[in-house]
This record gives sequence, C-alpha cells and structure tokens, in this order.
Amino acid sequence: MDAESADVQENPYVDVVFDVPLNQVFSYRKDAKNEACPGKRVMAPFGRREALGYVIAERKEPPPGVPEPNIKQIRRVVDKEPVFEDGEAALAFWMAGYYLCGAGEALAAMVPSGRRSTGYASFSDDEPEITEPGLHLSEEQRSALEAILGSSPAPPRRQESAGDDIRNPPSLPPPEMFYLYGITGSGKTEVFLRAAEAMLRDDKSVLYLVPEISLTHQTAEAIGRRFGAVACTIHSGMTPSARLAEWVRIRRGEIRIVVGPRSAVFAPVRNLGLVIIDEEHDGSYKSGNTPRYHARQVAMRRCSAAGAKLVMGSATPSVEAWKLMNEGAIRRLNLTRRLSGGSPPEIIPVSLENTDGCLSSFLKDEILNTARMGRQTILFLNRRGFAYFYHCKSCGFELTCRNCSVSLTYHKSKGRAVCHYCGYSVTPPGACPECGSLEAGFTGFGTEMIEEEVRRTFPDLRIRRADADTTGAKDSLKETLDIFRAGGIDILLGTQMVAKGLNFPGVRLVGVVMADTGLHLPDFRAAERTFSLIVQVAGRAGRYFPDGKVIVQTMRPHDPAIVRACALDVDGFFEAEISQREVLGFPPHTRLIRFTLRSKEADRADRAVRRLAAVLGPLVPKNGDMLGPAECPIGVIAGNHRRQLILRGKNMGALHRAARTALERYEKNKDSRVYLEVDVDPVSLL
DNA sequence: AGCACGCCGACT
DNA sequence: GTCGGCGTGCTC
Repeated sequence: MDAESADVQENPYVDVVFDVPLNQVFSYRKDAKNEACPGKRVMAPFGRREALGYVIAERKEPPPGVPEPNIKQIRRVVDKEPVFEDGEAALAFWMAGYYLCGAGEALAAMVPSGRRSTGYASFSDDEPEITEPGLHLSEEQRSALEAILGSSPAPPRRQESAGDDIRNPPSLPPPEMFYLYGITGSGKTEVFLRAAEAMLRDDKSVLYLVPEISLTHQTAEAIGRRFGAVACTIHSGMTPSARLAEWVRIRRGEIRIVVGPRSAVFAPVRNLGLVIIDEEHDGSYKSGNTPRYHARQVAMRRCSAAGAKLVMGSATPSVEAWKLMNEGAIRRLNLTRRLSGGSPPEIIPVSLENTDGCLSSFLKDEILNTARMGRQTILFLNRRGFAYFYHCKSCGFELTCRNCSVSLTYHKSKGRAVCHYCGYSVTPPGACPECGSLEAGFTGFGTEMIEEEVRRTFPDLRIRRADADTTGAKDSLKETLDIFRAGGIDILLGTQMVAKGLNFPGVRLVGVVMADTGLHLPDFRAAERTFSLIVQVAGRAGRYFPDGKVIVQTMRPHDPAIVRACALDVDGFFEAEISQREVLGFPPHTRLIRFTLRSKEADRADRAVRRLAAVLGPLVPKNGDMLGPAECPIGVIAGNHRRQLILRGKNMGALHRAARTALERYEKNKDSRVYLEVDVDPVSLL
C-alpha cells in the first residue's frame, strides 16, 4: 500500500459537503484507516454532532483561513467504493447555484440514501438481450428517427477535471434537443426505443424518464423485454438499499439504459448519449421539496455537459417547450398520424350551467346508450373535492378548515367534512353556524356525491369508484381495473388514476364530469393544465375506440381553453396562451423565483416577509420586478401561515444574483420559527 | 437543518 | 432558588 500512504502524505485532507442549507464546503483530515476519498460518504464531526457528509475532493493543505489545529478528522467512511464521481459533484454544484440550495442538499437528492455500498459484484440473473424483430416504421417515425440520429455528432465535451472546476460550473451551450410532438398512438414510444437502441449499439448510455406512477411500469416492461440485461428501472417502490445497489451497478457500467421517474435523471450512467423525457408536460418532473429541481432542466444540463442529445415527447407540450420549439432551440418532429389509422373521437362540450346535479341529461343519455350496447363508460374527475363545499344559501357562509384556508370536503362514508390539505375534520353542522338557516349544506362535485348520483340514476348498472380514498390498499386499483377489463363493471368512476382503463377495448364513452375544476385557481398555469387534461384524455381515449365519444362537461362552455381543447386545436391554444402570458408578464416570457415564508404565527410570517422584501427590493434587476409581499393564494396550510414574494425578470442570471445577495443579507435566524423556501422556476403559485 | 449556549419569566 | 421557552450563533 505504498501508493496509498504516499497519497496520505500528498493529500492528507478532504473537502466535504453536508445535507444542510449552507453553501459551504468543510475540510477534514482523512480517517485513521485512510479510506476517505472523493465520491464516498463519510461520518464526520459537524458542529456538536456527527453528520453524514459527501467527500467531493482531496486537498494538500488546510483551506485558507483555517488553522490546522481547527481541522477535525473523519470518523468513519460509509462506502467501500465511491458512490458518485466528479461529474455528479459538478452537477450538484450547478444545482446549488441554479436552485439556490446547498451542494450537499443537491447531492443528497441524487445519491440514494441506502446503507453502505457493498463493493461486491451483484448477481446478474438477467436474460440475454432481446431485440424485437423490426416492425415497420411509418414515414413520419422514420424521418423523426433520422433527424435524431443523423444530426451532427456533438463533440464530446471535456471531462470534468478535479479541482475547483467542480465548484464553479461553467455555463454551457444548450444541447441538441428534439420534440416528438404527436397524439397518443402516433408511435412516439417506438421512435424513443429505436433511438435508444442506436445509442446502445454505439456504446452509449440512455436515460428514459417517465412520469411518476402512471406509465412507469408498462414502459419499463417494454424496455426490459427489448433490452434485457442493460435495462434497469428505478421504481419508487424500491427500498433505499436496493436503490443504492442498482445505483452502484449503473455507475460501474453494468447497466446502460435506465428507466425511471424524475430522480432517474441523476442515474450515473457511463458515457451518456441520450436522455428521453416522455410526457414532457407532466407536473411530476418538478420536485416538490428542497432542491426543487425540474428533471427537464437537469437533463438539459447533463446533456450539454456530456454532449448528449435530449429527446422529449408529448401530445400537449409545456408552454415552455412550445416556445423553445417556435424559436428553433428544440427541433420539432411531428407525428400527426395515428398508426391504427383511426381518427380522434368526437369531443362534445356540454354546458352544466342549468343542470341540476352533476350529470347533464346528454351525458346520462349517452351512458344509457353505451350500456345498452354492452359497452363501458369512464367518468373522470380531475381532483378530489375542490368544488364540493358547505355553503349557506341565505348568508353565503362557507365551512372552511380551521388550519388551512380551504373549503372542507364532505366525505359521506365517514360522515365528516375533511380538509384535503391537513386532514382536519368536523361533523358538518345541520344548520348554518352563522345565521342558523337550514338552507345550508354541501353542494358541488365530489367523487362520492357523483358516485351516489350515478348509482341513483342508473340503479341497474354496475358502478365502481377508484380514487385515493378507495385505493388505500395497494392492489385495489389493479383489482378494479382487472374487473373492469373483464367487463365486470359498466361505469368506472375516478380521478386521473383510472386513465389506464382507457386502454380497454370495451370502453366507448368517456365523460369529464367537470373540466374546469381548477380553471378559476389563481395560478397562471390553470388554463394550460385544464387544456392538457382534456386533450390527454381525449387522445388516449381515441386510440382504442374510434367509434367512441368524449363528453366534456363544463360550467364555462365558452372558455377558450375548453373550446380549443375540445376542438383539439393545440396550435391555437398555445398561440393564444403564449400571447396571454406575454401580456401578463408570466413565464415563459419572464422567469420567476418564488420565496415562501411560513410560520404557525401569522405575525412572524408577516414580519419575515417584510424583512426579506426590504433586502430584496433594492436588488431587483432592471426590467424586473418584485411581486408582493403577499399572502399566498392558499394562505394557510396545516396551521402554517404562508406569505410569498416573487422575483420576476427576463434574465435568470440577473435574478439569481439578486436572490443570492438577498439571501445573504436576509438574516434568517432573526426570524425564528419561520421557514423560508426558495423555488426557482416555480410551476404553481398556490 | 440541528444543536448548545445564555438570557429572562414563573413555578415546585 | 431552578425549569424552560426563545433568540443567537456556529458548524472544517
């Protein structure tokens, strides 16, 4: 071990980052056994405790300004072999800069938190690689594939070298990007798979991102069948140690194509050649907690660092992607034709304005017709609750959560009114608590109420509901869908999770019970989401029942988002939406950084947001502005009073600089019991 | 983030 | 007299 002892002499120290909201690197003397090295996790004395840290570098001397005696020693090394490398560390520092978090927080989000990595080769019981005999590609598919593969081979960018380079990520030109824009059933998946295949043949690796939950399994299975041993799914049901084991195999180059949700964008594949983002518009690509990263953004960064290509796909792109396509930064590849040749189903908007109850007579008739034909119906509700609230017709009183400022939703099975944010519940009062009127009660559309109405209206039909409440047991949804597929259910009722049922041939009718739930929300993406939902449902529906019908019930039959969705006028919608966003000054014409402050005590939250506004205000860049301080649209959640400040501008670089100095100057410890959260490129402003 | 230190009020 | 909530500061 001469080399090692020479190394101790050479580099007796290591630089470590921790999973804390600090933008700082700490140096330590190596552990007694001298196992500490970059890429391993270590336990180190940190303040008055011991904490898990990530070794990002070695060093010859103590860092400037820290005298040797102040330097502590690493206690214990967690991993036998490194679990990340310079490339990942560099990505973590880039994330820290972009998302304004600590580099350690970013690393903690990328590296699985499993126990120690073993260092032993894992069993390989995988089947040999199977490639399905080539189906014929359509003309459109073929030219899309050619475009992706045939474009100029990007020169491999330099390998991130050790040293300070890791900590100061350079800005890089954007990668080559493509968008498979086309309805479901137009064969996007096959193009993705062929492109992946070509990359693997070329000795490169592939990341295949899919939205959380929904499509993960079927895509993963398809890929496993096709690529066998090289494929690997990082499903969310994996234990941390299983995840770490897979992670280590990927890092060793044993696995070269990874399928998984958002976090799979970090998979440490060797020689990355291609990242695929399926259903690019899907909201689950944006992380909901601290490094609030967007997988698309991280993918872009990884691709440009590696000289890899990025291919996205959806029938309803995000407004951001649409704009980049128009500008030419993303090359659009149209898939306009269904492979099965069928045309999209008829989409019929129906007004609910003068309807008593939640089913229009038109929808009722169609359900009956469908049942008489021996076919099946799916009824969609886009969210739990929301419109189902306690309301007094005399005085206008509304029953709201005492912790959160949202309306309570009545759950008949429990006989209680429940808050969907914090779980608080009460027995609903018989008369209005304000004025005593008996003209008070629950109105609106909740899953349960619709179920009841459907049962009342169609006593002879077999009805089943599937949503987060009935699906508590894991396999219950699968079971319901199995019964449905077998024809044992006439009407399937549920939220987006029943979308899978659309693949079943027995389905003829799809009803979106209330398309505009959420349209009134104070969120600049409301129209985009509503539009997307309708088009997705319709698109998926049409794939399997060309003779079928989609009925979209709405309170606002003339709302442009709904009209255009029903006409499947995607271009028209985006054109209107983008100019609307421009008028209002919202993304993608501007960029946003959102600061939310929350506290159990309203006055603390108020004080904090005012102090932050005071430091941020003077730093707002030219041609930018600051929205707030204001109460968040959902002012209270689970007893936390929420305040927000939104920094808006044209140029993210300038916003970053302003935000960073504001965060430095804002002494957050002066507001105890107040929590600050920073969200760069927020998706929702609720 | 955690965690300790040190400062005031209010209790056995 | 001390217990404890709360503001402050620090982490190689």
